[in-house]
Amino acid sequence: MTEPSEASASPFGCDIAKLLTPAKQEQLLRAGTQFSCAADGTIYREGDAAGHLYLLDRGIVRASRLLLDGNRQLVSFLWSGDMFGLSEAGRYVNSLEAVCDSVLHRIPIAAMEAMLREDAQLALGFAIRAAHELRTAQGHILCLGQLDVQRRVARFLLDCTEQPELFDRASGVLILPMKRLDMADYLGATVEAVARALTRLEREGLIRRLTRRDILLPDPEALGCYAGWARQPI
Amino acid sequence: MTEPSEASASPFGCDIAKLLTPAKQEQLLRAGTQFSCAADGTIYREGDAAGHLYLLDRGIVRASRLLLDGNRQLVSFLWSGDMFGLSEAGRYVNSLEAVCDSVLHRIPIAAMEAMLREDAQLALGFAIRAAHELRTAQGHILCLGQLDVQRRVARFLLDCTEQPELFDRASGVLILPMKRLDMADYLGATVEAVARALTRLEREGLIRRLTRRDILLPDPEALGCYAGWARQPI
DNA sequence: CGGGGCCTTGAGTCACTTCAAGACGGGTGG
DNA sequence: CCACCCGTCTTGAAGTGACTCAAGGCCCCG
Repeated sequence: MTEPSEASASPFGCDIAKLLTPAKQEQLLRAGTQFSCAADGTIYREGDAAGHLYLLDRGIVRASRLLLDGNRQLVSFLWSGDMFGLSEAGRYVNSLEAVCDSVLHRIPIAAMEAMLREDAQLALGFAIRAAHELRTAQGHILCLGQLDVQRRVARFLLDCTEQPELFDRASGVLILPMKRLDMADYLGATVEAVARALTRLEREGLIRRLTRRDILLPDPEALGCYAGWARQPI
Repeated sequence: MTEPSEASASPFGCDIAKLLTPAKQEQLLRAGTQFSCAADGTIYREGDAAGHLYLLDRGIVRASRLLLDGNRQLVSFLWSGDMFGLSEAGRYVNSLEAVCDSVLHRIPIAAMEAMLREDAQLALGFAIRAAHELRTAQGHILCLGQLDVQRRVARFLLDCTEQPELFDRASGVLILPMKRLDMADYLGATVEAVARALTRLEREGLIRRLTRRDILLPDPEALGCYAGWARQPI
């Protein structure tokens, strides 16, 4: 995590997610209203008329698309500081639900537009944020397209370690805030396959389940190596 | 394809890919230099120092990432008018190669930055483009996570029909410009699985292979219904 | 014509899914 | 405080779709 101040100097090349300056964040927050959402509460549904952009102040949110037969794909998890409200032709493209009790800000799209149109800095921040989301989505594509379920789970655990509120680097303990079904739908697998993957990872000594939600990663390095993932290519 | 003029009024909600105004496009082109790339030629590699942004004037380009074991995932195809050059910490995150002979523009990132910093309209256009890419990537995620190979191939054919230079709506003939291996790596499958999927789609009357690359879609509607985001036929 | 990619097909194997049952664990009410 | 209960998670067994390996066919190009 580097300083946002000059990170934004490099469009489509920032290291970080949260890069609007504090002043811009302040400006956004003033333009909107705060509200909270209980676990499993719906923020909006795929197909609803899009009226707001959202900032997640605290909590975790899942973005999903439903299939005709009721199958669901989670396209992303959103963490504190993330922004969402992606729409097309005036309708939201994903359904958004809280994974746990969460606090959010909602900004009317019209107000947002006005600010973006006259503020290059803000608009650039948006572009960089979107580019960051895009990189994440591409990582997800790589995961779904090339890895077996056991490796997908390994990668997912590592992704979760990026969230400071979930992972204690000192102890190596990761708290999984979501149900197995959410993990499964995110990873394009079944809950059974996820459970079996965790069992095998544990048998191979790469993780240890303290409780169902608390997982010890004795050696994240080894786990990353197992997942066959080079964050920085050679 | 609607007019770009007011489509950009709706950030994160545009219908279209190509939305910088002609004036902006002109400005970008003047800032860069044109070059061409032969089929299967490399434009840049994952991990290279990122120095330029690219505009694809004519042709088709594939963006891919490699795993440690040498497996490849195509994260997207880029068509005429698309922009690319996604980087992180000063390094490109994907490898870009031409699928067929292509003509491109290359703009130094420094020049691009300068323009973005002082031009809200341009920066907003960037944000919207990135949001469009993001929606596409999420569709890809849905495809990889939930559909069997036969349906993935069906969806892919339909995606290709969006490109006017590939699909003749009147005759229903689609020209596939890429090899089976590219399709397979894009769809997270093997060439064999793709070949079998095409064979089954043909047996079911949803497509007809005129040659290996030219495919007749007698009823795109029916194909869409088949691929419609459902794992099991309804 | 002949060679070499590229594509398709076949047979066997394996990973994941499906279906079914049991184990855990947090929350509630007695 | 305990017992129960229900949602969640894990495990087992059987079925299946996709992968691997191997061979053959197509077609462009020399």
